[in-house]
Amino acid sequence: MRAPTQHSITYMAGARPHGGCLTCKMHFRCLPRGLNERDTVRVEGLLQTRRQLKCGEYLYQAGDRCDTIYAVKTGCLKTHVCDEHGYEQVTGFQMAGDLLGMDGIGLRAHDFNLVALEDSEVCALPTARLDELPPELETIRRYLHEVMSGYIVRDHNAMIMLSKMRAEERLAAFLLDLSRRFAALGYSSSEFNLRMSREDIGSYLGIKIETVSRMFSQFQERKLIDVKNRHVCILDSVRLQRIIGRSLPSKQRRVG
Amino acid sequence: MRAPTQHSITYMAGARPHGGCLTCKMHFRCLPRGLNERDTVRVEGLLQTRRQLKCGEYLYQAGDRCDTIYAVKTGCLKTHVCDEHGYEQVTGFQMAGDLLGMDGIGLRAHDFNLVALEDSEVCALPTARLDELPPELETIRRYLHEVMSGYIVRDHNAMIMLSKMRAEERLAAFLLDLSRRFAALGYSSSEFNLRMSREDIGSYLGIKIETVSRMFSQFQERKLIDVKNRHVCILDSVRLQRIIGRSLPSKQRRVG
DNA sequence: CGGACCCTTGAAGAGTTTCAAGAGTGGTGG
DNA sequence: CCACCACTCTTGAAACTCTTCAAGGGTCCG
Repeated sequence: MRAPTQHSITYMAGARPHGGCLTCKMHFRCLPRGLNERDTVRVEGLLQTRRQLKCGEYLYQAGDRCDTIYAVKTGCLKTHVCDEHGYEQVTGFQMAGDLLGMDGIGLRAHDFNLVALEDSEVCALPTARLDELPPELETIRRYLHEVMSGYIVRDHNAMIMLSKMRAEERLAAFLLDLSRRFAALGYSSSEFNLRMSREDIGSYLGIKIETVSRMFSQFQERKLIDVKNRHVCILDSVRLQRIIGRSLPSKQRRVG
Repeated sequence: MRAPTQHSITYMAGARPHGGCLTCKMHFRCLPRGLNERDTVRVEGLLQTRRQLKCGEYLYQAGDRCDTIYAVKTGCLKTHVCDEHGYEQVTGFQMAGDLLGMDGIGLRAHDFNLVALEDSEVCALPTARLDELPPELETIRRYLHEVMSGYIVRDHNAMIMLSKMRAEERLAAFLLDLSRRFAALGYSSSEFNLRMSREDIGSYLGIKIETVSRMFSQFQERKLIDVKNRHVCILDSVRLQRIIGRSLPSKQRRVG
């Protein structure tokens, strides 16, 4: 199920990438909305290069110096972290248009590992160059703030999932999230290939691989999805959606 | 167990706070390390005012406009979020020196709710004023980046806890974290009052209130802690520490 | 003193993990 | 091209952990 690299262009380190942000189908996700053409070209000038990653290759690992922000151009990656006790967990999956590497801006060293789940291509922006931004490109810096706080929001949703949902709900939420993300990239929302293993899914959802497998089978039996290996068809997104929230107590206790 | 407000000064909105950051015992946590006296005063000039919060009072709620960053001066608060399905969860507890309100910088609206667990006092910095910062105070803006990425790291640790630890480990990790934080503030690391209810703890740890209670009792029986209502003594932090990591499989599967 | 609220405890039950075995898949080399 | 191997995934049964339900005790405050 390892998708072949879509582009096989390679660049020398430091070389200006071919056809820049303006021609990239993902620029509407990497760059702030409403950035004019002239400024887009200027941002592009800050970009160091693209980088090709083979499936399984690390873009960076926890502890590496953090001096670059990345944008996924093609492919799919996962982030995973390890705590001081040796517990390890997948914290997210990144696809085209997602920005990466902001976890260590403060620390100057990365907090987590970033590895390609299939052959991928990323654009690199050295953080040092952010300081070169002229005042009129303040938008860019502000945009990075936005993306970072978006991370926080996304992590909070993940925390709720990990804390409150049952296995069934977790997998349903996961599939629907993927579906939405594929749709946002212009792909089919009802049929797609999983780039990650059951083990990765389990780690991300906080359940064991056997449970992931059982839930897939159960969904298939209930005709909610059709799944064969890593190929998934969403057959009934409405009922899938309805699964989420089922374990809520009827008399909901508010924590506030 | 509701601690009385330590200072009962009140300020009119917009008034310059009494004795500013320089005299505040927490400035070493709110402000970047190594900020000189002159610059500290300049930052102080950006501060709008302090704000008093009664126990149970909200500083802001999800959806509120996000235009201010806060620093906790005294007291304790909790953040809690609600997802689209109605699930709700406490995502963290904030004490003196912690910075708050950065969750919504990108969104211009807050993602979560912030409520005082005891009478508290916070300093407010309108985000609009951040743009007034002269270039030589770039440190400040960078510091906010750091704090934000610190949030991400902290959330990831919380995710590992929610995903991989058993109830016993969660409570142990929680108590040790509190202990460390109190120590960092100059208070006793072995004896402190919990500001939050069992319900809050359970929500934060992703376990039910009954389980929290059982674990407290169990720890007490094993002479790891001494607990009476919300007063906690850590009797054996070494063994408490050793609880964490117990449920790791001996042959550790690496996700990478 | 009474009531509200928070906390504790027990017993039964649900959900997930663990352990174990086996099937399917993809890659390699004869 | 097939056999073989490593790896991933699936499935079942038993064990375990946590939750649910229920009841009662404690504490604080009017």
